[in-house]
Amino acid sequence: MNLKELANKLGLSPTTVSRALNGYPEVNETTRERVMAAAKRHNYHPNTRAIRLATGRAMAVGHVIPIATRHEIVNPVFADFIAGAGETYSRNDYDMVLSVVPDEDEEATYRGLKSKGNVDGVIVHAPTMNDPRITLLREIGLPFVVHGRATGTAEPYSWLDVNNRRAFQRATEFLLDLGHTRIALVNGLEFMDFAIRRRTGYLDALSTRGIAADPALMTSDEMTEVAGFRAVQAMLALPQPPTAIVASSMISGMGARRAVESARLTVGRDVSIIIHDDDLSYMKNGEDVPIFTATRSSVREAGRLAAEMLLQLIAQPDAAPQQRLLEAELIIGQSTGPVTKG
Amino acid sequence: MNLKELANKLGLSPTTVSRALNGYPEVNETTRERVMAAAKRHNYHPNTRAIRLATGRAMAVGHVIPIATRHEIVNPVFADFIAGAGETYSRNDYDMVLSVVPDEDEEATYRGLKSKGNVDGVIVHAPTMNDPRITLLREIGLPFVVHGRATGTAEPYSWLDVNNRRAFQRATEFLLDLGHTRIALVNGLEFMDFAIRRRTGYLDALSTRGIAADPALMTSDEMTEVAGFRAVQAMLALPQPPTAIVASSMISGMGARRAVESARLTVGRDVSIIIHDDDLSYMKNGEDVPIFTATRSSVREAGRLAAEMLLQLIAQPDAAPQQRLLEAELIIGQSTGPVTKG
DNA sequence: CCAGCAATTGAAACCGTTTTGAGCAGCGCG
DNA sequence: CGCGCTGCTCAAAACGGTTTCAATTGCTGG
Repeated sequence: MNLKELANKLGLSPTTVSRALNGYPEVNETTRERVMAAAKRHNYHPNTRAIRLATGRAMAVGHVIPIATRHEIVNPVFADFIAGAGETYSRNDYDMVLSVVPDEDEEATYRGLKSKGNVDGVIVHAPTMNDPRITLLREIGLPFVVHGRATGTAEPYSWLDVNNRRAFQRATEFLLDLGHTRIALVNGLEFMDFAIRRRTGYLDALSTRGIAADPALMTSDEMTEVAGFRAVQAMLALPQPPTAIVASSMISGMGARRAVESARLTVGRDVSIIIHDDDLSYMKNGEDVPIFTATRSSVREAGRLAAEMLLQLIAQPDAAPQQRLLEAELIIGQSTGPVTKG
Repeated sequence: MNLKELANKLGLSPTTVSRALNGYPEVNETTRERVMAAAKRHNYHPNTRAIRLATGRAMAVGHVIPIATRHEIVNPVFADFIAGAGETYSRNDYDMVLSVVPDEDEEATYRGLKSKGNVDGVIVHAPTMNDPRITLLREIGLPFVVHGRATGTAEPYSWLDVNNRRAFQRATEFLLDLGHTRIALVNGLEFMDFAIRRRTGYLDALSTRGIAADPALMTSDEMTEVAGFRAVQAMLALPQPPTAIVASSMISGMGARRAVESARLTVGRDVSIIIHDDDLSYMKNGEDVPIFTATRSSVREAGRLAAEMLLQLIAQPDAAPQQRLLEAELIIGQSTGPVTKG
């Protein structure tokens, strides 16, 4: 059943039927009701492909996912972000299209998305310093919102981010307040913008208290269980091991915990651990009692909000870029405690 | 730059240009080269929306993700599957469209996808017993491939699955061979088809050796860290605690390990753990030495293969349904050892 | 020399919508 | 009585490609 057939059945022109269904004011209300009823009765749904061609809009948003050679973006955080964004799209009748491409094809993918008209805008994931995608997208004129920020980019652009610097500063201060001074940082890869900011927050907290940062207590790697384990294992073998650890994620934290326990130490007593918790739906940080003390910020909610920003931007392409900074909440769990006098 | 403009520049008709670019044999080779060169020079890319309308194909595949009220599908396994499938789609110039919808809207979403012509086919995730989606999709005539199987469905349909029964049977046998007899099963939710099959494999192995299954050693829950922790914590408090555990996933296994360690026991010595490892890219089961002994099967590879099956099905809608059963590999890691005599 | 065929190109229809530009009827008002 | 306006409807032209069908040209073989 297409528009023309429906119009014929009603003895109306396709024009009127189209207008009736799309709520245009110039159609007679009784006519509109007849049309609506007939559409429902015959189970008519306008063909999306035709709408897209006729209106010139794709009614779709793209997410480009480079396949990991240098860095694995397909991680649990990403999945939850996507889920959040997807909720927003569904509510607004937009499609979400994911492009999984080898990272050397990333630029070509963005250009293709624009010139072939597959999407009306994109979300940029995991920005790095001076991220080239921002320049590219502005150049080709494809609306975008960045999840995170890209230090070094001069021109304004739309982004939504968590205050990573502040979160890690507070986490470090929390440990300092407990009397810890040998505090380790198990960070994500430091070409990622968020990791740089976290490092800054950590360093700021230390220097405010007049504590010199010890390079031996700072690592930067993928946020995996194994990487977290290795990093902490190595640090615990130092002559002066850390008594507390700030870790980048739930998963790194689990690796850290495994390292602590395999050194026959106890988390929360011998070694305190504080993590950043993205509040992933299938990886809750405990239920009643949080496993880890954490700085928490829901990445799913971030996905919802970023998607909303993008849809607004698409609706009003000439509006000024929007920015939004979310604050993380400090959650006290079982993994931290006062420093024990050696 | 659109087709007509390009044709004008070349002094050719749109027809010929279209044919030249799409490799039709009836166009003169020198003409084709001229056209190709001009297309490249002017950076011409045909408008996807127009192609889709003209050809009647969506050149897109759908993945419908119900939002968790009863069960969280947005999990790390899902993310890796999607990544694998996405690779296949990109290579074949298909779009992947994800619909994140409240689960009561799931049926309407599938119907809409079909009647509005947004996609040419779908992948069905996480099938349950007698999964209603299979009947629905056959009824509305939308090509599909199921990732997993749906026990109870009579008519044949296309699916790709891991031999879960066999994997868990082998895992259990492996523990039995090490002398364990109190073997626990920390299973996923048992309305999920794969969980049922895993349970069957576990039970088969036990009964073959004449061991009666103990209901107190069998749990079924979400495959999260917390659930794994809880289940194992409770079982270790039993008068006759298990000496070995078969767990559903890497994440459950981590919860299990935390429970074992917080009971001041050692994994691989006091309690053996064997997991099913989906070989997730950001959650590797160790690097050189596997952390957990595991039955391993790459879910990312499964995604690639399932997507290929679906594209074939779309190309030949009248072909018979395809099935493919993948075998899991048994990986010996550090988390298992012979039973220690109490 | 001409019918017939192969090779190449083009005009026009088509895909299923939206949107533009009229047209028609009825009504109020000068 | 006629003009303009409002309210409603429709025919036709987009949108940007693909595909069908027809046309032209140059050869080949009888």
